[in-house]
Amino acid sequence: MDDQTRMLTGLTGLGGLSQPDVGDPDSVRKQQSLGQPQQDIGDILQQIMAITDESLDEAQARKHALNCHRMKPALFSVLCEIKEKTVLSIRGVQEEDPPDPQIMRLDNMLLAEGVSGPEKGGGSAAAAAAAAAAGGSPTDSSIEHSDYRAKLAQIRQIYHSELEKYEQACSEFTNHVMNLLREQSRTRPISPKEIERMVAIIHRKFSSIQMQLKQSTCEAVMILRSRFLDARRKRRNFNKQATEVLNEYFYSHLSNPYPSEEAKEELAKKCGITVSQVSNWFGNKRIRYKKNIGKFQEEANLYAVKTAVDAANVSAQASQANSPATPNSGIGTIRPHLIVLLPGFYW
DNA sequence: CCGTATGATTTCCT
DNA sequence: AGGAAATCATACGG
Repeated sequence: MDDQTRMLTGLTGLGGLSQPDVGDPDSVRKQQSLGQPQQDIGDILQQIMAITDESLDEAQARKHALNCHRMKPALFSVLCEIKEKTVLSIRGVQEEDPPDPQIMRLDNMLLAEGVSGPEKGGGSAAAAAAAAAAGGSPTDSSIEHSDYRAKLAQIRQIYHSELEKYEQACSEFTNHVMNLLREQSRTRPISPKEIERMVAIIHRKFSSIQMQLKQSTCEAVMILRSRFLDARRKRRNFNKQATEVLNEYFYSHLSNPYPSEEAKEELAKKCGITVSQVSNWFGNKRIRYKKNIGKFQEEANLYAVKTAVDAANVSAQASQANSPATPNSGIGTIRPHLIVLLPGFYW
């Protein structure tokens, strides 16, 4: 501030201005450079300095007088210029920083996860990508899948409403400060550039809030995602009916338990599971059966009976279309010696 | 709580 | 790419 006061006091010795067009800052500068006396400015400054020593009423009156003074705009423009050259220019250098890399990172992630960006499409695409990354087929539409999407939509909604609130608050505050500064610029020298800078400062402060919002949204998505992936990894036993269908196929194709793609699809549909789950099941079953045939003997016999009974029922129904027999009613009638013992495996 | 069953994943092979 | 084998991680029953 020392420089500024020195510059200001330096002005006092320049003498008064007689030209009427003092509203133009350029003319002021011209006159200064020409070394013309500017007594008026000196007077005004004296008066300003003296204001603090005066009573409130006097000060108010003088302030008003100063406000109306024909020299005021010129003086303010000079003061603003000085301010620009001193304090503000020092700060101004590091102000023009590029967009925060962390915010950019968060933005990219939110976009990739489908939280920000276009509406529905992004979300489902991200979910599909997550599913694909987890090894599932993208065509699988499981319950977890829709669950994930629903949760993501929820996060999305919260994020957008919060962001909207934030933007509203930010612009409200900015407007408020801008109005305040504009108001104040009548009584103290404030350049438009300074207001601009203040707005930038406010925005920077608000962007840290925005970052917090984005960060916590990202965290929420990550948690949801890990839970989603965990859910896929978490094992849920297939229901009885599904294992029954799979076992039936396995033991009735024991000589070649390798269902074709079509057969897998059919089984998947019947069991309410995915094709890859069918593949997993057959992979597991084959290896475990082969490892310990003895352990599966009982099960094998059971399903051999089952298929035999079913076959019998089918043929019975075919020959007697109006037979009242239920599919399982024949089990008790099967004689033990009819149980087909297992064929060996050749695979 | 422990042992076994079982669905999923990983690694290697063809 | 699809399968075998090993392994992981959880479910489930006693």
